[in-house]
Amino acid sequence: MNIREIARRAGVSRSTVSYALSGKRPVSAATARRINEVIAELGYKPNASARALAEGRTRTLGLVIPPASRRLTDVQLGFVASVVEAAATHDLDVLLSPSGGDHDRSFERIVTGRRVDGVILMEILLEDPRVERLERSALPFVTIGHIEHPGGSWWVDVDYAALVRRCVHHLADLGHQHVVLINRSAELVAAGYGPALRSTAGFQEATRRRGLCGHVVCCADEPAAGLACFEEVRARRPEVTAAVTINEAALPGLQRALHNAGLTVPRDFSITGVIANRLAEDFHPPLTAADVPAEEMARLAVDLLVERLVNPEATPRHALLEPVISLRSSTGARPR
Amino acid sequence: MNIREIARRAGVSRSTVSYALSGKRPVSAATARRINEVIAELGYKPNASARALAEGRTRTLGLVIPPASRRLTDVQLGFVASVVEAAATHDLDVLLSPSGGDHDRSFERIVTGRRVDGVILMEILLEDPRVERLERSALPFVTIGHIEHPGGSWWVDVDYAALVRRCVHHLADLGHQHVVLINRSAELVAAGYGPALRSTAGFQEATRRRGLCGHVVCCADEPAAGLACFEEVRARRPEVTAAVTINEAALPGLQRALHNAGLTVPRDFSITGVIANRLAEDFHPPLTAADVPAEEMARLAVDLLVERLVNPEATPRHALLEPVISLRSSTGARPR
DNA sequence: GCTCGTAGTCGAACCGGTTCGATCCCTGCC
DNA sequence: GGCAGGGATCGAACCGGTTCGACTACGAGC
Repeated sequence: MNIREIARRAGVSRSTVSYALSGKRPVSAATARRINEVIAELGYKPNASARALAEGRTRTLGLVIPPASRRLTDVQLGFVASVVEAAATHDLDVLLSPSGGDHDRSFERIVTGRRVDGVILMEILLEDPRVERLERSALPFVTIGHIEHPGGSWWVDVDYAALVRRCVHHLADLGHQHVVLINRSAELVAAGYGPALRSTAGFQEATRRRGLCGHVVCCADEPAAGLACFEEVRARRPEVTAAVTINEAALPGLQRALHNAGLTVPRDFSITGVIANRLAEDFHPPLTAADVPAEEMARLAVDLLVERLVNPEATPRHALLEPVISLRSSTGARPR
Repeated sequence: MNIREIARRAGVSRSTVSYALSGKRPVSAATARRINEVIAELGYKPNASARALAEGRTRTLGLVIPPASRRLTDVQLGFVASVVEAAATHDLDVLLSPSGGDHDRSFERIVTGRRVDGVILMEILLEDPRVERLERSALPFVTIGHIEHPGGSWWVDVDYAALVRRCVHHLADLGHQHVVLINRSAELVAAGYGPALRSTAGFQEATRRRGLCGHVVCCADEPAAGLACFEEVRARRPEVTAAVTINEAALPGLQRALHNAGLTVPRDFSITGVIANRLAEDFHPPLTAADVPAEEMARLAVDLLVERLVNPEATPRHALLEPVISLRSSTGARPR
């Protein structure tokens, strides 16, 4: 059931069938009808590999994800699902590739084997070897997150520095003087993970500006770490009255730690940060926080990539999202 | 940089290069060395589309996921990551396809367009049109979860009925007489979602057998629903002293509801069920529960599929996992 | 009535691999 | 010394599409 068979049954040449399908050259109405009948009858679909070979494009995007061993967070997985959905609206398929660890074979296969027309890279570091690898290849790509000096590259990101600054100002306005930033894990910071570093920078700048006493702690991406981390902060800096966090995975632990310490939010302690809406609303009480708009970022990334595919000469573009902070009920005036 | 270029530079024919790469026919040591030098120098990788066309296989698996709009749960997303990892160990790539909703184009494209060698289907229903569709096509596939009458098909699943039965027996042994099953959402039950239905069956059988008074409630897959659901159960059946649940997403809400009601677990109320280890351990106190071994299931599914690809005549196989219940500290004797 | 343009179609080349059959040469054996 | 057998290599066909150039037929324009 290939194009030759369709052509034979419709009594035309293969090229005519091809043109009837693509519309790239006119075909008489009668011929087109006959061809379509045969196609419908046999349930024919062009072979994707053959078409990719001939056209020089695969109609497929690559999505490079962190390895599952480094457990994916909710938000990261949200990206995956949203990228797939966004790609589907352009009739593009998505090929997944874990990278890092010992999965570089998969990454290489996708990049060098011309299996995809373009790549979306998530969870990138300030200096990322995969970005350099992609730049050397001719493959168009868009990153979710941006490298340190993203001159002439395509990316979308959330402005973590600005959002954390804003959280600090919010706390300062409420009278808090001793605040803590509960960051992502120390390994991520050491590896040069952008959001972690930029959050720190934004936090330090804002606390300095407002004359606050700010303290930064790293916290592994899991509830137990959140609990331990908070307890340590309380023990060593009992004067702290508010926390800013970008560590979603640690939230359940923070919740428990607050409860164990007998602290009522926001009466005794305020908490805010950059947290996906769903999680912020699940907190008790709901968190005043800036959303991580994973769905929008994924859609934007796909749109940028498609634009780059359609027009290879387009000048690099990017989007730095700065979602608003939703005022819920986890922040209040400094307790006295 | 195609095989012709490699052949030219190495001074041999294209077929010789191909044989040197695949090893399907002997090549002299000297020739092989020359070819490998050229390949290394140019960083050549065979074009995946061309190879797929010639070989008649794509070295790619399709993974059909539920649409993102129906928000993916933690466990589901764990499957995705684990399937990708397992496939990578076989040097296979994974093509993602959302299905259901208006994404059937993507599903069709993958099935009919010969884009993949085999398919893994997750979140299947007792009667699933996608299973029938795949059976009509010649494409090998394995399902995670099984249909009502899986005669001669390939699948892996967790034996929800047996696990829920075991949970009920455990509670009965502890003296509980009024227990409730907190199931997945009513829509899933209505759609014929296997785990939800089989859990109900197992629950009813075990409660009858042990002479318990059992009650089943549906609960949407989100924390807020868990809270509301528990409060309703307490209001209408205050005699209930223990719950079995397979609804992971509702757990945070259950936790809050227990807290609000002033109930201490397990002194005042026992809770158990089928819950991924990570979530069970995050609960307070840690849940006595059976794990959903997503990673193992994903690996098994990929292994089965690979076996089916290698040997198309193999007789259908399946795996019904029955993980042990880990005794943690959320169940205790019936309060008096 | 002749030329020109264009709609409609076809055949052939091409994309970049794999694989089959044939050829050539060398070695070993009777 | 002749022949069988096998290692090494090559050319050609093939996988299933797309696309280019050319050809035909027909209608419009002068």
